[in-house]
Amino acid sequence: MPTVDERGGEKSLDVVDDLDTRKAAILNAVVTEYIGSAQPVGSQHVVDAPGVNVSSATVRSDMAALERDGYLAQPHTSAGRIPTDKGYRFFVDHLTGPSDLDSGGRQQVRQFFDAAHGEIESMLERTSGLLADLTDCAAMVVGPSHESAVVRSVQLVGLGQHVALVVVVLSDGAVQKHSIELPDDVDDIVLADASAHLAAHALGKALSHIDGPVHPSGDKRVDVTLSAALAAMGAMAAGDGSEQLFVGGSSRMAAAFDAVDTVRSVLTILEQQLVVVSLLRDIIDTGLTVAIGAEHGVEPLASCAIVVMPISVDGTEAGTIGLIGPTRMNYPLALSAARMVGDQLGERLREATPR
Amino acid sequence: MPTVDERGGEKSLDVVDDLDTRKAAILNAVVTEYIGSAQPVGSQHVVDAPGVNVSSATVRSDMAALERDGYLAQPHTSAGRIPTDKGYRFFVDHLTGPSDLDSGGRQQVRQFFDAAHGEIESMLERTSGLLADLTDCAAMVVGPSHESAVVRSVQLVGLGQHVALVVVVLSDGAVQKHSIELPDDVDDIVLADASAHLAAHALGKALSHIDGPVHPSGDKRVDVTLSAALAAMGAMAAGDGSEQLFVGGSSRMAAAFDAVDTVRSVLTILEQQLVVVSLLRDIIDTGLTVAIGAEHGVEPLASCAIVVMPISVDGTEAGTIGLIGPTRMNYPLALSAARMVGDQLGERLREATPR
DNA sequence: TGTAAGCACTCACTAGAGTGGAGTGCCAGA
DNA sequence: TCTGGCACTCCACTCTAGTGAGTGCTTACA
Repeated sequence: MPTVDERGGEKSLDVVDDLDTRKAAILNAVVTEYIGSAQPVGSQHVVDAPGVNVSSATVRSDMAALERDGYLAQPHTSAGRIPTDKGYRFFVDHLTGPSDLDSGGRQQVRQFFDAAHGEIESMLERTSGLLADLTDCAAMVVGPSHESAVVRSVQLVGLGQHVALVVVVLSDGAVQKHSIELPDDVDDIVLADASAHLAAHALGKALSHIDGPVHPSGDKRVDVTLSAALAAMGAMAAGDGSEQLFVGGSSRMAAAFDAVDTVRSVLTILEQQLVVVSLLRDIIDTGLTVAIGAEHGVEPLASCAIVVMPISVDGTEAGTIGLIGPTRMNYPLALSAARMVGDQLGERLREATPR
Repeated sequence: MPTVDERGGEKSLDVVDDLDTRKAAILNAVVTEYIGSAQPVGSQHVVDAPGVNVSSATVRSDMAALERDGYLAQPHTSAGRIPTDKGYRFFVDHLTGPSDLDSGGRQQVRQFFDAAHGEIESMLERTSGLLADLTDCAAMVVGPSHESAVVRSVQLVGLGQHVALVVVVLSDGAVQKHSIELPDDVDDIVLADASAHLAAHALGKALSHIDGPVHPSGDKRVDVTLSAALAAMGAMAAGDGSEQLFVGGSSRMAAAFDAVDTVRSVLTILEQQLVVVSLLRDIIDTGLTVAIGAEHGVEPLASCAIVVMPISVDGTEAGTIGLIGPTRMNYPLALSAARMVGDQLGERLREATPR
């Protein structure tokens, strides 16, 4: 029923691949209807769909053919048809042209980004909520990686007798910190001295390229402090080199699947930052925008579809948007929402990123 | 069945309030059994429980009395009994003495904190996962508030032509940042100058106490920068003054309730940081350790119980642990896990906090 | 007075039979 | 190649016992 689908469908009915025009139209109708109702779709429900100007008997025979070819499946004899993963794949690849969000959604996105303020992290966090609202999926937002950022400032801040904090500001505005332990005899003057040496050594370099030994300063206490600080920066490069992940709307998974087990395993996955980030990475690397069912290879998510959308800033990738939902999710909506939010977010990041 | 419960039960059977010893024993048995099975408990299942040395007929008459008094309820005639919120309340207040985690759990906690490393934030995050593992509940960990921390370092770091970052290090090791816009004519020298003025003005003060005007520096560009930075620090005090929240194991809510709606609304609540933090705050302020059912006043959580445990460092409150699950959660386990993890976490925070 | 034993009763749960309807596949004819 | 008709399938629903776990009540006893 959403106009988006029909437009997408009609528009691209002439773009067929393996299927003749009418079969494609029937598949389109079945997928669209099933996405809305979650009920098997019978031949009668399809006859009125655009592009299908034949009787239900003819639709039936086409459906039987579509089932033979693996696009549709039947839960049992005398039930309607349900799209298979292959069916969704064809739908996504050939039947949903690039479409825009409906005007309500567009306005919501615009309002959001007009009102957006504050630091990047909190904006990304709230963006995940926005995406979840728009699509009724769980949304993932991966922040920009700091790989290409260089150190703009390093500072050692004494916190107590034996503890100091290494505070690094990167050129992209990210701040990283790491505490280090200090021997007894290190005072503020030594810290300042070490800070200066550290700055001279690290400024302008990427975190991961700060390796080499520093010139001995002549003061052993400074050298000890320096090496601790360098180790801390190594830890930053290794540990927090991984991107930040923000997950929003995971509550929507509760109603998305009928099996409680599925809900649980999806939520469990969403709790694992590393898994999610590398999952999105993998999907992008295989060149996909949508991973349906088993395509992403993560077994517990076999009944899920995942939409990914890289965020690009001036042509370079600066994060990722992900949406996860049941395979019968509203692909046109999800794709258009991800695209629009991704564009806006990229815009915002470009503005916020110095250079 | 868990030994914890029985110990707790037996131990405190003599501590009765409103109920005679046997009724308390029966209530204890019903709650314990129901927590394990989630099935209504019949009189026959209770006769073998410790402290109940009477026939099922007698148990029945006691159960009827317990129902009259509001401790038990019957889903329907000819079904067993289920504890009411009041029943759980009595169980928690009188029937579960302070108990320890079982040895497996103790070891898990010890191993966790032995291996714990890294910055406080990531430790709190992982602690929420540990708690969820131990208790099979969703776990919330609220980090220390920065209210009493004072500014240990302020620095202005230029990021681009018109953008600078105000980086504040607090005495408790927290780092806060906020970006500010700068007029055209501000260069690194002006920034350094403003940095120095800012430091002189703010060092040693709490973020929320940095209000007054700064002495004019004589350079208008410095003054403009300064006032922008001060505004940013005001924003930090206001915005991030709220504590950090880490939620772990929310996937466990999926299987905790039979109604999908309940699952969804609980997850929705858990996504709202502000709500969760103030909920835990409220419960602590009313002097409770466990809030059962409607006691916390949040309607969507009416079928939940919440365990809270303040984390104290040297006598002052430095965060909160929270556990949320169905009202039929394993209270002795949850309480002992929260207590032990809270103690260990307090210990760790004390070590990590300078002074 | 408190406890135990017996007994009738209640009611969710299950299985099986019957029914309606949505859906199919197939076939003959246009 | 498409259509209308027809027989068939099988889920979903309803209805009907039958079962069993559980109750409350009443009576008997220490």
